[in-house]
Amino acid sequence: MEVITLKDIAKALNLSTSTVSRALRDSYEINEKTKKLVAEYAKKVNYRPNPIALSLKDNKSRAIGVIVPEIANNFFSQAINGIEDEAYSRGYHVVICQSHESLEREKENLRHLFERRVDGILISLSGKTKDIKHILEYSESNFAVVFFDRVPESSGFHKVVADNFSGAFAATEYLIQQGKKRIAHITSPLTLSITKERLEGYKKALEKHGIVVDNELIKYCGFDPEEAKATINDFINTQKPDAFFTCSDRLALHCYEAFQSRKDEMPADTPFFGFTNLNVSHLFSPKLSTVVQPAYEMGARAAKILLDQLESKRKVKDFEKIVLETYLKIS
Amino acid sequence: MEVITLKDIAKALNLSTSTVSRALRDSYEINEKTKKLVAEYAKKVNYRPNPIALSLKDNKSRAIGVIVPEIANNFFSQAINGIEDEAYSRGYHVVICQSHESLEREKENLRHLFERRVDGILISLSGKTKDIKHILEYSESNFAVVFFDRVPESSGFHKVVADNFSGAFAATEYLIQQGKKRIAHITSPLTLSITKERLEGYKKALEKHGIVVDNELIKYCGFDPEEAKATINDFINTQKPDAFFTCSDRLALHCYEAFQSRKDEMPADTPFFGFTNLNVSHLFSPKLSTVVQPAYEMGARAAKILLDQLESKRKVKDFEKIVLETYLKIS
DNA sequence: AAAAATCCTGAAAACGATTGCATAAATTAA
DNA sequence: TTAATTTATGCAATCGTTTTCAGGATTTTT
Repeated sequence: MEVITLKDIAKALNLSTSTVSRALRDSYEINEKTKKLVAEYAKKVNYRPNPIALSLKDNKSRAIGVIVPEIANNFFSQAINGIEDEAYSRGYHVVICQSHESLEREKENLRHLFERRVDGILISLSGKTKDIKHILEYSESNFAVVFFDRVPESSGFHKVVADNFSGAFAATEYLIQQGKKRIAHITSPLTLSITKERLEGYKKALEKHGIVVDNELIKYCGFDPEEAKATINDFINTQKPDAFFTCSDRLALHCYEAFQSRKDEMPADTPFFGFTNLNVSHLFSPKLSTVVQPAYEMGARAAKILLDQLESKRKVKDFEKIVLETYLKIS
Repeated sequence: MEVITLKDIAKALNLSTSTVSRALRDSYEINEKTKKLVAEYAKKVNYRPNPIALSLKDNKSRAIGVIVPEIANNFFSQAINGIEDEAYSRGYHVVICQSHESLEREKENLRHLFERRVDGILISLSGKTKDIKHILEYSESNFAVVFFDRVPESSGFHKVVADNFSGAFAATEYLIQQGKKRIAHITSPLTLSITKERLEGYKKALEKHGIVVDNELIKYCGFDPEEAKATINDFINTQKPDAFFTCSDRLALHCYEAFQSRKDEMPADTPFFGFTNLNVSHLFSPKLSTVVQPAYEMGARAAKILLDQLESKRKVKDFEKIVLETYLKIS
């Protein structure tokens, strides 16, 4: 694959590079005959502008960056598909980075993307990210950032999230309608916004149906499998809930696994609900029902907002927060 | 985040950009005092060389590209983790692209990566890729390419694959040892190298145990869920095998799903084996046992070969084919 | 026929970094 | 004292592209 530059074309046609450049961009200054000549030759030799030279010149790249905790997660890989479809259809490329739930990696990703002059980024925060100072450094100097899924509390950013409250509410209500009264709620650390919203949904559903919220049935749990296992075991040993509702995509599998390993000690109809996009949950036994987030759409919407912002002339001052509906997948 | 260039440093210290550049690269030509001065100032203002300018100058990027059919697949996301760890530890970045099993997308990915001057690529071919003409175009002009998992027949490339024969052999033998005699083999199209190798493992295991190969028990199947369903149904309706062995990561789930939906019509102890890195297979019921490929290691090894090649002076002439062991995950 | 307007085209600078070459200043040798 | 050598630094070209400015050639207006 030979690389052709403007200079090569100029030399071959006995023109200057400036003329060739202008001809290819269909400048009014160039003679029609010259334009045609250049266009045909460029096509023949399969000329493609060097994107690196353009990036250097324009200080942008027609590429956007994505930072997610991990790609080995259906939710995020579906979101990435949404992002890619939106971006590609508008002529942008997508650079994917994984933070692996590490703040350090997240910072490195950010720096890398910024240095590589991506035009903006989409980010779902790592589990270890407590504040967004490292992001503000960039966003303050006019670097476009859109958050999705795991978003910061701070205002002043575009955000795309799922309706966590309603999702949790619907799942809890479903369990109540199945006749369950002691529904265990296992969720992520309270520092995350998603945790609070989901917890609120859970509580409101109980209240609506006249069930007193029992704080013993609510446990916060980190992303470590052992911790999840201990949490579930503790529930089974002491509180004996009649249903489980795990409110974190990462947690769902760990908890479910511990739950399954002790299924013989529980009534066969003990339902287990997760808040996850795991796409094989219906194949599990006992059943794993889930609250599903519109991951693809979240990615696509977030990308759309970012690209709209990039392509708009004026600086955005009113930030959007898009809230997308979840739905239940009952297995 | 303010962007500092060599020029800024030069201006601030009243030096020329060349002196600053040389001082930062610790050139012997520069006075120690000047070096220290420059180093300290650069550190203070957090100077970082513009990678785009370097790419333009050097025609390389210290980044490698990865093309996989899709990232929403445990095998590939694990492989990518291996690739990233190897690459990052050696100071390279990784650009991930998905072909979505489309030859067109694969070509676009290739062109994009090449234009962006990645120093080389790692690729697992799309399901629609029948030949590698599009790849030869690039590799022939000295663009480093290493294949992994789905590799072409052609020699003249570095390749990293799993020992498909042994994996299939071991799985088949295991089923035989469980007393199964009519083992259905559902596999991908015969055009893929993995198909042939796995089929061979299946046959040899039967032969070793004195079981005649019954061609009625072997079916080739594409990646369409409906096709998988039809294949399984057909087996259950007519051949009534006493075990299933699906030999393609993509196929496993589709086939298993069809199998599960009819489990009541089959003996409860009908085993189902897949050739997949699905990491939740042990949670399924009926059991889904699998042949697992060392995905992380495949990625890491492939990346190592690519980077070694990039960093070696001389052109490689003897191409390696690394074959990694698989293992059985019995559920 | 001279002046003005129009039409094309090219030279050069810019983006940020590296590097071969030139050179001024300081030191040493003759 | 002059020439040769060393030391430390700067100039300018390069990578590929876009774009401002300038100017030559042609045509139109007076």
